[in-house]
Amino acid sequence: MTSGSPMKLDAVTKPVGFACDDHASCVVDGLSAAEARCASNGLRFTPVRRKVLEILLQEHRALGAYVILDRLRDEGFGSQPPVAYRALDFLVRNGLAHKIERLNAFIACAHPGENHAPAFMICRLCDSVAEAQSAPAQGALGAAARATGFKIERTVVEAEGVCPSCSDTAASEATDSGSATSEARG
Amino acid sequence: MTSGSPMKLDAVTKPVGFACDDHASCVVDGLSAAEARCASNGLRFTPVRRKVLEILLQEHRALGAYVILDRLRDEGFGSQPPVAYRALDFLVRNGLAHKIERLNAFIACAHPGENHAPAFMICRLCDSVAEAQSAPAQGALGAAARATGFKIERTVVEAEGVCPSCSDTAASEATDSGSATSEARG
DNA sequence: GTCCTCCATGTGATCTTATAACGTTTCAAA
DNA sequence: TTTGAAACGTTATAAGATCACATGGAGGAC
Repeated sequence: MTSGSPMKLDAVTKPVGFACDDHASCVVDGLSAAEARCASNGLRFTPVRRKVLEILLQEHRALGAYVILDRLRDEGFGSQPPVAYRALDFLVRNGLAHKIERLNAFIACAHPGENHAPAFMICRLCDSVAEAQSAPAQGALGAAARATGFKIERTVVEAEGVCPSCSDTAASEATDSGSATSEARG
Repeated sequence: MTSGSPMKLDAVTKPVGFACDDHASCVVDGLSAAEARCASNGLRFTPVRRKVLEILLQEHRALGAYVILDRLRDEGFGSQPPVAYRALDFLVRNGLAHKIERLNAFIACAHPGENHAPAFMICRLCDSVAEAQSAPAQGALGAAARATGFKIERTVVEAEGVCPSCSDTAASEATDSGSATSEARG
């Protein structure tokens, strides 16, 4: 994750997660966006909720509720499951975080404030998760829904595969065929 | 589910699940398709596996592993979790069943034999689930994947909403405004 | 046929994920 | 300052999933 790619996509359509340029700003920006959002919507952005969001923002991957709970305990917050689940529920309800169903884990929203149908790309090698926009109602699923009369309220779109970084690693390892020039991967 | 709709869509693209015309045939056809598939692929379609698929085929909704396990016990099979999970794993690996991630539950595949990227429509009122085809790589998700260099290997596409049957019920209840003419829903 | 191996099954234990229930605290509006 | 809703802390337990190890049966090698 020592990227330096000059590529810069439009903020709205940019898939966020793989290769972020300035990770510190992810956390700071994410927290202030959340703060603003809660203030303008009359929501209480309490210490636990803030801390959980901060924990999520610190990684571009999904964290299980019990991992979050451990970190909360380390920070002096309550250490029982409902503490984490309630905060996560708040964040998810208000569009500040998402649940990755495939992993039973949670990730900070990369586009807070925008009304969106998120889609996720999950790397099965390094566990990183990137968020993109989806438009499931416009594709085959939408057609099927219209054909049957099903009313879509919410969609889960998650792709599992290999992220560009791991893909490069795998490719160079295959080339080197055994000699380990590239960095190790957990 | 007292359908009589004459609508008949192409077998391949037809979303299966809501309003099936002949439910007995779902089970029979599903089992024989599975049998044929296993025979031709050298897979062992053992009694437990067959029974689990039969249990799944009996409903157009997703069943939790422990519900399946209960039914297995009733039929004289082993009653420990691995019994159900192993059979489910076999069915999922071989395309005879799918896991609905959103529900942590399982459903029989409606298009066995076809190589497909399934999409599901989940009714939040009656829990019925219909399977349709998706083409996630052709939409916004595919574009995002190509843009970032992510290699999609598998996709989860699940829509949550209201099925046509429940939609009708809700509409007529709203019209009747309190008087209960339509059938009750558990 | 006998042995042997692989795969499937049975079972107990354990781990992970998630929620119910209930009392206490906080906060802001009346 | 009262009061009511929302948030929090904690205990207990439900629900989902896997580990580890012993047993059993089908099919190939000999």
